[in-house]
Amino acid sequence: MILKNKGIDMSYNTEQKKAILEFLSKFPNEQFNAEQISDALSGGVGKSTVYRQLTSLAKSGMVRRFVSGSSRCALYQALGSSHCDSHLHLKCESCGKLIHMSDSISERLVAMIKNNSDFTVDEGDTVLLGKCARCSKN
Amino acid sequence: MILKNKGIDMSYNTEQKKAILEFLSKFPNEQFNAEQISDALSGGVGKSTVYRQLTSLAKSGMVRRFVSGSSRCALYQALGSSHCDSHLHLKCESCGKLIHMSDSISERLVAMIKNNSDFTVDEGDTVLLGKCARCSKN
DNA sequence: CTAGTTGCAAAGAGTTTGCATGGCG
DNA sequence: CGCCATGCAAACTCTTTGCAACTAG
Repeated sequence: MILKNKGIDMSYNTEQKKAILEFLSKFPNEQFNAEQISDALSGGVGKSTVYRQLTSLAKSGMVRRFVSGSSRCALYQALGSSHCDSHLHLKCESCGKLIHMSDSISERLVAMIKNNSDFTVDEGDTVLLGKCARCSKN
Repeated sequence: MILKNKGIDMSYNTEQKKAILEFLSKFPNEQFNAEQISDALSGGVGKSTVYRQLTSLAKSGMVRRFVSGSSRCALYQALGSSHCDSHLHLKCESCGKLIHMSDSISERLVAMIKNNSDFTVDEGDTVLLGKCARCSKN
């Protein structure tokens, strides 16, 4: 996959690419590994294609790649068209749900860390782990 | 490796285990993969042993395991004897340095997130990514 | 002694790559 | 049409496991 211009997706719009993106978008709060995606697609999209598309989609920011701690495999989740670089994310370790924090609170947290530790948090990369409200009750 | 009591390390104190821990402790701000550790130890400790010890050391909290984004391999870093469950960590994506936040500021950040998003951050697992003061200047 | 530990080699899981074929623009 | 994408299988990388020999307590 080659991007001829910085940040602009110049790739072909193949059936497989559309199928992968459509599938992930149907479950915006869940994540899947490459095999699950490959199997879920009717007709079945080859695993190598899934891996290649996922890599390029992650690069262009349409999909987020998680390298979960225990499992050895990467998980992918659709990010929609939102500007996820401007806020932090919370991920529930129980149910896997990804929560988008509001821009304003993220900003305050990042500023606080900057002041106290002289460290610039990357809002696009960072994912805070813990338990969501629902899972905390159980 | 079996821990007979919760959190108490009942394992043998073998030469290999001591060597691995000693090596990692010599570089408290750097991380290494299993192969690097195996090679670095004089005489050479078998890779399976390194993996097994690293797993158990991570479980008992003496070492932290990082699953870096790009590389496929896990990285390990000594944590000293500190109580790293009570504060968040910052990791510089440029130089790899791991910074321990103070307990008090961590507490405030966690409380803020709890209030705003009803999400309970796990301080032991979460690592915020970004750039340290030194790397920001470059 | 006896159970945990080691090291080798082989097995495994997940991901990447080479190459001929197929499809988008 | 030309170039990129696809799919298969083979190659790769990192990690785990089986097993016999070894060692800490």
